[in-house]
Amino acid sequence: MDDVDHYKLPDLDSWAMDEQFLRYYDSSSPDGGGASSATAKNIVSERNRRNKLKDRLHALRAVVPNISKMDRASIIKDAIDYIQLLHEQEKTIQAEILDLESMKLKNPTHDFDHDLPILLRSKKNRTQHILHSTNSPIELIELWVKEMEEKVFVVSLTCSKRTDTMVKLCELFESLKLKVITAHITSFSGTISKTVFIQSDEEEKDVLQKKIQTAISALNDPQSPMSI
Amino acid sequence: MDDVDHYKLPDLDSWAMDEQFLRYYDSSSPDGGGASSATAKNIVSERNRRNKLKDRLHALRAVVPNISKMDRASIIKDAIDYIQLLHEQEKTIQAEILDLESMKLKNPTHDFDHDLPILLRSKKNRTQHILHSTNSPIELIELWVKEMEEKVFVVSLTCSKRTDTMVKLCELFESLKLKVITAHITSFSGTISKTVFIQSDEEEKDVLQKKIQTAISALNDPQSPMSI
DNA sequence: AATAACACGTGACAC
DNA sequence: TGTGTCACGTGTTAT
Repeated sequence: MDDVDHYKLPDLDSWAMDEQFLRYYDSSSPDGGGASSATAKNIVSERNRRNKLKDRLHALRAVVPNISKMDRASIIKDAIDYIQLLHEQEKTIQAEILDLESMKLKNPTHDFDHDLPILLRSKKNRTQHILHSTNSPIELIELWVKEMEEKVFVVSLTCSKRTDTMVKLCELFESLKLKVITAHITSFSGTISKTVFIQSDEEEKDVLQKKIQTAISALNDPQSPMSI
Repeated sequence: MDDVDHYKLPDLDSWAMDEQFLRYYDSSSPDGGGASSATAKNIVSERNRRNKLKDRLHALRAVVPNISKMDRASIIKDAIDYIQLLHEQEKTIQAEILDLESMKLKNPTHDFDHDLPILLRSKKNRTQHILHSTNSPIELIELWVKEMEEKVFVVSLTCSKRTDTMVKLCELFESLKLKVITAHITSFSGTISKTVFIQSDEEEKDVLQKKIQTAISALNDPQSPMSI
């Protein structure tokens, strides 16, 4: 829990001593220097984490207009206000669109919307829609991921073709927040092969592959509600 | 790690305790014991600052939907992505409004007194419209169908990219019961282009095109009953 | 065991 | 002279 508001008695006698002890004398590792590298790893890792967060904050400031103060808290606050403003804008604008659209419906341009396909409406409730897997398990035959350049990967996978397989694959990539640059899908004799160029921040090849893999298996499993 | 359940409301820190624990032996006392209260102030001040930032961050998370990881950096990243998504949405929505507007102007059968201003209008909308239309209206830019041989067609369409556009396109073809042989999808700067070879019994080129066309517009239309 | 994410106290620098 | 903000290294905790 990070909400350690009251932090009962952290034995203050210990920390003052320990700090003095492990301050200097620790290079006595016989082989490889394990103890020092433990903390050394930590400090460089922490430094990376801080830098990442700093970059993110600065990127956040870039997409929010009218930032007044460069202060961390203010940046976040401005972002919050901006998002809420966009939300309101979206609401009114969409109301207007609906208004116009309904007027358009009165026109005799629509002749036959009654023979439209059946399963178009179904799901898609607003805030979070779930990949409901119902049935048709997708059998993953092959999957590999290659990093072409920084943040750009090519993913190739072939799997068994079931009903809605293509839809599910698309949902998969969408749910993983991978930005698809270009994709090629081929279906032949019961199998589907998909090759896709994606753009993904901060991911690493193996992590990405693992993510896709688990996402597919989770897709078959009627248990995991992967929110998009 | 952190839990969503704890829901702390705005600033105004309610804690000013823990000073009692801060009376320790300051080893770095340049001048007697007077400097300790200076650093003690700093400590509690810094603690407050950290908490403010934490609250802001978690307030940011509250206004961004579909946050995957609770990680600080991820929260900011999701916020950035979301803002950019809203930006794109705004663009395409405005384009759509302009489209509808022009379409409306072409129709002389209507009196056009109450729909002149585009953006700043619509203060008159009822406050409570339940139509939380998540929709992502897909704006069809181009569509053509060519019959390659008997029962084999190639369909090419480009449209505006919104959330879930790829998924919806796949659903579209699936719902029309078109057997996809091979498909290629490319996304660039807010538009999606899809070229697909399909196999379809008993259809004819123009009929097929019309079907796809109406299916897309039906896909945008909030006419479909969501209750089922 | 190793790693990742935090909160903490502290020194430094700016008004 | 503080007051506020930041980065740093460290210990702790959860995965």
